[in-house]
Amino acid sequence: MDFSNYFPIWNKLTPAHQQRLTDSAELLKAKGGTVVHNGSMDCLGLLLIRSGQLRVYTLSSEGREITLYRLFDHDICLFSASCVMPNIQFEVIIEAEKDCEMWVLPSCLFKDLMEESAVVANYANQLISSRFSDVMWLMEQIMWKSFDKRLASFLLEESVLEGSSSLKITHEKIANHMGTAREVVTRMLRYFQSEGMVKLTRGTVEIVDEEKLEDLSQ
Amino acid sequence: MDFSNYFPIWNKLTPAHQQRLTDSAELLKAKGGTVVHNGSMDCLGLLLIRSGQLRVYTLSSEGREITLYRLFDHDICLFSASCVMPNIQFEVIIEAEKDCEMWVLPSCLFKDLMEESAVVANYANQLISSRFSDVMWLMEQIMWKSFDKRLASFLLEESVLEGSSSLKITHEKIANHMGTAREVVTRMLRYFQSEGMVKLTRGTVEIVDEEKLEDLSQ
DNA sequence: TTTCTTTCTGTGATATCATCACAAAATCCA
DNA sequence: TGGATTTTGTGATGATATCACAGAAAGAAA
Repeated sequence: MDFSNYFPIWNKLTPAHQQRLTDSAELLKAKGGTVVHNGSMDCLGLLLIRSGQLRVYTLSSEGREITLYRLFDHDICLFSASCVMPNIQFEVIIEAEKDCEMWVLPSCLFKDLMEESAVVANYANQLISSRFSDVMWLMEQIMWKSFDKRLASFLLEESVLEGSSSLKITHEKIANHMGTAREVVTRMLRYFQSEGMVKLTRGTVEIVDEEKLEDLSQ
Repeated sequence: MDFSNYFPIWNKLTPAHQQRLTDSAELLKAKGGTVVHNGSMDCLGLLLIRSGQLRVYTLSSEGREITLYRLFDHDICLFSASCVMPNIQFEVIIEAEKDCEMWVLPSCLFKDLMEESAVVANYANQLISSRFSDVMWLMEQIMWKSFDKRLASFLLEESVLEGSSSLKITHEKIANHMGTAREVVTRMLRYFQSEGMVKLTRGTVEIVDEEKLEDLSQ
């Protein structure tokens, strides 16, 4: 395994650090739908995604969900090692959205490296900042955009991700991504259908007028 | 000026770094209500608050505001130096909520120190994580708590901050803190008044039944 | 004081989104 | 084929946002 594809800073690490990383990395597989990290209960370590897709979300006390961001091939998941990051005072849940293969770097190793190496610490900084930016983006969407625009954006993004205009997803799942109730999604999708933007069948949303959705999502 | 009160890591810095910090720090004063940092336009540097209070908020394109967090005596403001933090892809506005005196450490110095010192980089990490936690807390409040509870919490927090149960604040300002419209605040405050929790006069909200507000805010 | 101006607050009407309750339709499974 | 499960549909109602406007309070000017 060659981690230079995962860490842009790989070449700036000392050979000793490179060695410790390669020695202690282990491969983890997770089936789609599995929870990989749940709040402070797990503290696996840094996850380097070799294949698959992770979803990071929060949960309300009543069980409502909202997706904070997703991670893909070669992305690095920080919050699976949140126990070694001082001052992170919130909890997230990380689930494999698709079957995943990930390299796991133990939390304590990651912690040691951060303390020993300014390069690693600055890189961790960048990672946190990126996730912070993701959440700020989401927050602004929630605060300032109406639900029809947000839903249109979601469908378009999803179709890019899946590489298809025919999305295999239930209204319930969409609601969980967006932090709202299923009925709200159902109603808005029916409206989209009545406007000729999508076609609905059980378990799928087919985008039939991408352009109109784009216009709406602005 | 002795920065050991501002940086818990001060004693771990090299004498050379300590020297550079003390040499380049400048005092900045800002009147209450002044904008200190506006998106990517300004990039003052790290701000160490000697006295006063800062408010960090975002703005929608229609001019609606929501307070992300506040900073107080001896807190450090990172986002006034966001230009040197790679991967911060959002903009915030920072205003002096009260008359402020702050030490300014130039962005480029801060950047150099982070790159040279793992201790500084890790400390920056902690600062970002704290602000990230603040925003996540806010997000969960917005998503999962009803407006009456949020308003009750706000009033109680405000009264602790001001050290008084008689708050000199307009409905408009409360709305700007909470990311909602003024009318919404007015109506809820009137309801609180009808329930005997507050007493309203122009420009002030007086808390008359703190306990009842506490109960509501849970 | 009186008048004018500005700021702040109050409120109806309507739109948007959330919640609750329930049922019908589609699919799966025995 | 019939029953169980999942998914979707929808009315009624509540909570919050938006729009439009008006009145009340305070401050400024004459």
